[in-house]
Amino acid sequence: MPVSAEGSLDATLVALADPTRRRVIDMLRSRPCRAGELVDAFPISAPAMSRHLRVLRESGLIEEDRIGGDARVRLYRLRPEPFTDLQGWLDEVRGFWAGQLDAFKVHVESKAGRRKKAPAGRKRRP
Amino acid sequence: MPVSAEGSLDATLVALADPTRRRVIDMLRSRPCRAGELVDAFPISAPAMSRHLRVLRESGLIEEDRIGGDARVRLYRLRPEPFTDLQGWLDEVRGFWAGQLDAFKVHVESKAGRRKKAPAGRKRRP
DNA sequence: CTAATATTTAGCACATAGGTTAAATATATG
DNA sequence: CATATATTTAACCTATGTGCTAAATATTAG
Repeated sequence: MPVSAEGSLDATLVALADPTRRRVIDMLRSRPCRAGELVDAFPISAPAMSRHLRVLRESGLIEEDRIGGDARVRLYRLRPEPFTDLQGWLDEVRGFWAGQLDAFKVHVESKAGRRKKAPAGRKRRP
Repeated sequence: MPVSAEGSLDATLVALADPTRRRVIDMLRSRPCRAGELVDAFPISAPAMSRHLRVLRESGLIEEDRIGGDARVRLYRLRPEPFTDLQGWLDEVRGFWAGQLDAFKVHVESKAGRRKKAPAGRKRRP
């Protein structure tokens, strides 16, 4: 069973989970790049980069353009949709803490004044 | 301008790249859960779940609480920080299209007189 | 103390991700 | 046409992630 359904949140996150692929995305942020440019910018072989680009393409994070004078070159650019979808998921998950806020306030208030020691606490209020 | 600062973001995305772990996160969105509850909710063994929880814990996405009457149970809950960090990275990347917008508008305007149908809008990908 | 419960660790199997080199494909150029 | 260039596909290797079962650890209950 293929674990990466196309265009899905899963495919997006799998693609983004690789640091090389994230760096590729960072490069494409400034301008579309040819495959060769990307190969030169990383310490990996052309086939390795080609496969990273394929993963990114199949996840919808980038698209390949062949327009241009030289038909040998592939120009890669970012596509917004998967980022938007991920944003949506993140918003949903983070909405959790909006709901938590009330409960948290009640919790804090109920414990107000009882704090003696703070063992590596990561809560607010320093 | 390095955007893909390694470390925490990497661990976060690796953790989120697994569908089981994302479903765990979805479950923890409603309330903190014991490890056993999570095991019961998934078609995997307790050790398998334990390792997913470890990955999530080490990435900072969840934390383990042992408070409660029974010291055998571990209660897991979400932590906001990694989500916030991911949000930050996403915002940075998505800022790309804000910049693209101007260029796009210029592009559209430059072609404005040449269009016969399809008034302003809808690019490729039908 | 012994048994039961909750969870993790250990050890093993297997699929797959990511790297490499060699070959294939497609196109430009002399 | 022959050769160089740009990129991908093929074949292979190794490391690691995920799943399982069995055992270990910790704690509660009888």
